[in-house]
Amino acid sequence: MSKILIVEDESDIAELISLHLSREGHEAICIGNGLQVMPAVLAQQPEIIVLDLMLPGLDGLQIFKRLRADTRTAPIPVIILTAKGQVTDKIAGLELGADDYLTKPFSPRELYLRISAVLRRVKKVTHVSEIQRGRFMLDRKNMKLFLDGTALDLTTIEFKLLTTLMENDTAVHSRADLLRDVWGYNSDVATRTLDTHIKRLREKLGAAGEHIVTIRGTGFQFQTELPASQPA
Amino acid sequence: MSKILIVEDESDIAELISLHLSREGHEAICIGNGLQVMPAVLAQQPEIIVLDLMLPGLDGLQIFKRLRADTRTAPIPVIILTAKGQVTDKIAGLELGADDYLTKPFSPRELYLRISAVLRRVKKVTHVSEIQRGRFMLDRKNMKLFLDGTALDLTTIEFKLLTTLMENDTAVHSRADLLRDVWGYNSDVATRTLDTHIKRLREKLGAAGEHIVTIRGTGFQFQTELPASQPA
DNA sequence: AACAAGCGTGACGGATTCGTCACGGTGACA
DNA sequence: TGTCACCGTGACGAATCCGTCACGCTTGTT
Repeated sequence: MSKILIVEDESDIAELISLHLSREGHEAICIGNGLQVMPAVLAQQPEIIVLDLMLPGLDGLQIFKRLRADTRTAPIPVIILTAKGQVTDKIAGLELGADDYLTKPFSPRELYLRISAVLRRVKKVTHVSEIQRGRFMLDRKNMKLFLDGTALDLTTIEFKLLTTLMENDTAVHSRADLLRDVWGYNSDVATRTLDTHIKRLREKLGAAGEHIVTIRGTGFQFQTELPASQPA
Repeated sequence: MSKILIVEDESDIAELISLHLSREGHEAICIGNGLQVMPAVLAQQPEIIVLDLMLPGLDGLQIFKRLRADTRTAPIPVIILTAKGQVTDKIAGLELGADDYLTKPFSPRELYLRISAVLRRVKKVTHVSEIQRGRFMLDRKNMKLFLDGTALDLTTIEFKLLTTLMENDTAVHSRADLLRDVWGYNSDVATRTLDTHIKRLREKLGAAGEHIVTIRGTGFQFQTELPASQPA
């Protein structure tokens, strides 16, 4: 369904990934030479890039910076691959804005899931500055929430959390997904922190807090329409 | 250039406004009856609504709430008119998300300026989640700024301030405009506060802080390209 | 009914953020 | 050159925000 560019010099890994992705319905393009990345990206216009940092010759980090520096390639989401234990300090300096990253060894399944998550996130969000869901209307531009027409002030995290939940109102968001989407992949906040923010959100929403539903054992979900609850 | 709906029962005022606006190249449509507002809006699809709160019969505030409650009309910016000294408590409860408001008496010129400001703000922003200006790339979605490809964390106010400045890089933003755009029309922060935030922004930007230029006696401006400064 | 795992909640400290003020510097203009 | 309005800056206190923890409740399972 989506065109994915894989930059990876170890051909067996590249093939494994490619195979797995095409089996899931994606179109995978592999290149092993770092120097070909920019031309390939411009020519192929992939929807997402999987970039191994450990490349012979050109440093993967340099490639990444170049991708971000060019207006044409900057918006393309990138998932970064690194060998385990490799250059943690580099990664630390990698606030650069990768959309996710994965340490080797990893299962192709895991990579596929990450790719799906990133694609879902990016596709839904781009070019929509307002989200309307029943009584809720999110105004990204002003970071405000309108509930039944009245404005509510949310903090940065609360807003991001609610936005993430509302973007896919049908979907159930796992705790891990929410932590990654709201706090970023490299953060390490406690799972209880998420609960606290969910609670604060519900508080601010008042009775409408019921639209945020707990899916026990999994995570949370935003429901536009409440099931008619029978009064006690 | 833009279609503007004016809801005002005093016909002389409505005419005055209408005349002035059409002279500036806008198309003004006047209605005096509150009940006609919703149908008129749906039929005419104005780009902006000027709404007098003091209407016979239906309360202007109710109209406003209805406009915001309906998905089709909620995104349309509204400028609210009130008589001086009128119902300050109502206005206080009016966090509702009007885009600006004006107390009578006001000059048509003033209204025109406000309308222009709102239109400029809204038009530029809608449907653009990323702004690229030279070395700067603003990522609204994640509230991040990329300078030469490296991410910088900004606070909410800093981000909004920079966004406002960057949206119109050619324009000079007056202090009043910035205060209104960033803090909202009903806030009353000191003008020195703006300076402080400008300073903090420049600090975070480092040498690139020079892109924020002071226009003495007026305000500030974002310049994508720096004039080649001759070394001392 | 008993248990364990998952979740909600209140409280707390630390960190960040924000607005304001006083003061000093700087440019414009006579 | 002197004056004045305007702007930059550092410091400070207050408010907010955020992450964590301990504890208790709920839910589902045996």
